[in-house]
Amino acid sequence: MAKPKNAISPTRTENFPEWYQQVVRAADLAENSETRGCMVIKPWGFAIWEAIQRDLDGRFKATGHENAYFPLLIPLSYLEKEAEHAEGFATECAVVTHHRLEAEKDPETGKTKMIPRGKLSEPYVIRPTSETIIGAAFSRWVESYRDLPLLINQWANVMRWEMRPRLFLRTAEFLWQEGHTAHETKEEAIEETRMIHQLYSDALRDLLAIPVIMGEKTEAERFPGADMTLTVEAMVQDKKAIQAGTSHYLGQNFAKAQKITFVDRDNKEQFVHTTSWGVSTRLVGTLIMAHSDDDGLVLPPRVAPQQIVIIPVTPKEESRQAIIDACQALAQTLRNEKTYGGEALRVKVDDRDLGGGVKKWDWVKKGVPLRIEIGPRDLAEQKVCLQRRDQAANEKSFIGKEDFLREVVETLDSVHQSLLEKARTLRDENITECSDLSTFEAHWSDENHEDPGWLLTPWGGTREEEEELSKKHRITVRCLPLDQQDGAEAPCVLTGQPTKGRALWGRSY
RNA sequence: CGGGGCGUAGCGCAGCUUGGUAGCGCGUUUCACUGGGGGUGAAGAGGUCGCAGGUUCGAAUCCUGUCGCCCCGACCA
Repeated sequence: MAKPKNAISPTRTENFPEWYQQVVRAADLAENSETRGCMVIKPWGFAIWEAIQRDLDGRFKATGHENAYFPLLIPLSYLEKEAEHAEGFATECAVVTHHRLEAEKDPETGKTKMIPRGKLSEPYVIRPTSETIIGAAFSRWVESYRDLPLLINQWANVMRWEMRPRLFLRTAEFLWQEGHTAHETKEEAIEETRMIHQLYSDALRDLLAIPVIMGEKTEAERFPGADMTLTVEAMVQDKKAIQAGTSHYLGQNFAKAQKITFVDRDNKEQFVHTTSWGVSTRLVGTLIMAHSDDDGLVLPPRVAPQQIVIIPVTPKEESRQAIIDACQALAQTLRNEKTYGGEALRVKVDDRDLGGGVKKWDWVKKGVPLRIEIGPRDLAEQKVCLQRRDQAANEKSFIGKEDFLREVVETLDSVHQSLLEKARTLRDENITECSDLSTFEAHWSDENHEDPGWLLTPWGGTREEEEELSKKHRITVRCLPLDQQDGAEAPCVLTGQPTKGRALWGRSY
């Protein structure tokens, strides 16, 4: 019985959201849990997150930040301190109201039920983000300008009671890092915000092979409580936008709300300027949608839990052990002698007693960048059969083992580069410049485009005008691209007033 | 939270209209055969049909409630 052509059904063009879920399942990344909106991240998925963590953590530390940890539960009153912030998160907070359970037997059914008792005088909110509780700590920690800048990062989980959860992309609980810093001056805080913005962009490119548009959010799209929000926007294969990371300049809003003050060089009391910034497990979802194909997950080598899987092909019993030994030896050589992205190569020999085809497709679906097969003929000829995940599943090349060893790091890098290029091409082909309103409006109708991509327009409209357009066409201003704001004046797509501003519009996750 | 769809074995589904305590495909287990490939055969395991009530002699099937999932929308990392 011939198997279907693709390992994943439906395909991307048939049904993108369903395809996404099937990829997650086929690659064994995560599953829905009994807890509403929360996922169980399985080892293969968590290893990807760990790789992202390792890389980013190194970058944060290299730029002077230190890790710390703050409480999961935030006193309700803290959230009330910054009005805009409080309002922004109010609708999605999980609240802890009791601190004890009492067993109670139902007289009718005889079943034991646990009843919440011990009501708290002040409820706690499970952190949706930690500005307030970290701000409270900062207000104790900062006294003098000598204490600044204060550069803190936290790796943690947060909870936002989202209406519509989807694995990795939007779950009620998610893992992330949140940087929180305090500075003497506005300039210094903005510089920090920009530096992290660039750090995220670099990391997405070098680690995840995802090209991003760097831009600023409009007031309507800004983080609640921020004066400026910078974003890295990625385009995935259905041409929707996804905010992959953000960096906020919070001005003195939180400093004033929480009395984070210091005595400056002139012996005057001043409010600090704060920033916050984060990326989350949403990056894993972004990664899946950016690169994967109709045979399953496709992983850039830097984040692949295994970068190379070696499959022994053992058709004859008498050569079986020799082949397995050769595979193990090759794996050991790779691990000992080769590094990629500053880490030893991650190589696995799949010696499970299964049919070769089963094993091959397993690793295809899991997105392993390079598959190596070694059979009796290859062993005799000192060759390996090389298959790349960025190429079709049936494509293979036979190369000398020594050549393979010499070129393996380059080959991995070429997989990374080809994924990056492909993503960049998709993105660039789906950003269209648009300067007149009728074209703009027609663009978003379903008859014209199922996956409309993004439009770049001259923009000088107000917040109200932006929100009206957004609502009408189910789009948002993804960002004001940083490298597009200093060009020639052109008439705003809506008002016709001359403007240098440019806005990028699209549908988003 | 609004609109639509859906919860039956790990996954995908049939059965429900016309109530009589479950079936198919894939997967899985064991054995044999096979062996550059997601193969073949045989035997087997696995479900109180999301949960709680109700109607009934009898409920996967009818009624009520509830929880959850998926898609679209509003909200958002």
